[in-house]
Amino acid sequence: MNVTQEDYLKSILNIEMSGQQATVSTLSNMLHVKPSSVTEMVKKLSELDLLLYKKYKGFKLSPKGKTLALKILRRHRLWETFLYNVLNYPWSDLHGEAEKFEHLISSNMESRIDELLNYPAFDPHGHPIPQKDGLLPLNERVKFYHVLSQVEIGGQGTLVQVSDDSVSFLDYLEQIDLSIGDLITVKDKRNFDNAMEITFKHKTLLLTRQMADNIIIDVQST
Amino acid sequence: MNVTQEDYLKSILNIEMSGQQATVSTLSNMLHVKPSSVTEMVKKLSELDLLLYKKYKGFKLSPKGKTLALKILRRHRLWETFLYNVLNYPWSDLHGEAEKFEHLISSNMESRIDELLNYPAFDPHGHPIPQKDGLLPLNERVKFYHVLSQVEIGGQGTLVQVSDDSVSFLDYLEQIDLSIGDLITVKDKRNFDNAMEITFKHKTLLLTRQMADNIIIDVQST
DNA sequence: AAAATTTTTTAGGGATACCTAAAATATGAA
DNA sequence: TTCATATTTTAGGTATCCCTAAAAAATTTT
Repeated sequence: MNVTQEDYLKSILNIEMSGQQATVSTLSNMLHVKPSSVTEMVKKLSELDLLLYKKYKGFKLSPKGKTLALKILRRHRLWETFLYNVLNYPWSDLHGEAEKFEHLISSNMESRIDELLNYPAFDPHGHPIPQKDGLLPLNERVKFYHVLSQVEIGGQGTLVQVSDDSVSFLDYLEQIDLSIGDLITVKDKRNFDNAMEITFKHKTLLLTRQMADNIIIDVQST
Repeated sequence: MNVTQEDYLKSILNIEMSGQQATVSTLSNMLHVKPSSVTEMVKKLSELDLLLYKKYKGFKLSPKGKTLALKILRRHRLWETFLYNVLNYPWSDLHGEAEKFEHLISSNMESRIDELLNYPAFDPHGHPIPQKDGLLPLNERVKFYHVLSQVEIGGQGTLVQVSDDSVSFLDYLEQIDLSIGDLITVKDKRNFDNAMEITFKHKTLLLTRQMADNIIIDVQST
């Protein structure tokens, strides 16, 4: 296993967790690599028994591959939590630093960090951290979770999750002091550009559709 | 700069700090690499202005190379200190883990760790940690430091430093509970194999010459 | 100065990851 | 079902890095 291969596994897990079927073209777009390069790597990973692959018929993570991908995701999210809680990193820097380190963390180190952080279930963005057995902790309130862009005018809830990979987005949120746990109210929606107006902490804010798509709130949690 | 190149710089710094002149053959032995590979890399590093090099005449770190090598050494020792103080790693695992991470630590992370550890001057093995300006902190008692193998019968002092790269050696010291700060007394020396007998914490121990060469004590510190 | 040693050059290799272009295959619309 | 389109695979090539073995050159020792 090297860094590139681990990145492929992570991306495939990512696609599968969103309920989609991973294809050569989705990976090609996601990793900014030509389709033929993807095919080549998919073959290699299936030879390593990390993917189940039938020519022309598609591929998916094997049990072994899924276990490994979840382990990498676990290390990524544990490391983000460590950077945030212990080293006081800002939100926007977490993802990039974790991308580098997730590949280097040994099982031993993983356990020690887990212990230091007191076995966290969620990372600083509100994403669940896969546990040692590979299971994702489920918040019992998950049934009240809504993507902010889908919430109607007047709806409100507490911020529980933000997507972690756009640096400028996270920078912006941190700058305006919007954090996990804040109460958000949808004040207005505009057909133009699908923008929406929200309030939180007595502040009013206009969010683009893109932003609202990457924010999850827990409704009726007041 | 990649990992291999950084390892070359570190080794050269290592040799120079011990007062020797780095040569192709010393590096070749140290890195378990053929002399021609060393020459190739030395040429590359000198093109990067990290080494001053004249064919057949030898080479040494340039100011720029020395700064970089000290930065890597700083990160290595800071990371060891972090693993020991924060993650409770045993002595013997520190070096190996630090070898991996020293290449990934950014300036930002370096500062944060430095702060977390409260700006340490020495690592868990007692080695000085190069400071941000590249200077090595000097213990004012350094004039009382002696390599244990050179100490005469009856001499005693506190343990201040152990070499950090033999896993089994460190494992052994930890197992018998010999730690930095312990008072050591030389009880006997044997011509045979240059072994020496010491006592500490009411225990008696026979050390090989190799071991005693890698232990530094501060004499008359009682 | 000849011999021994060390360093450098030459020539070529393996691994990895990526690319392009062309061929093969699958899919979906008419 | 056939044809056009889109996707996937094959084939062969590039670049980077670091490696080795053997020959050549320089330096040091005797």
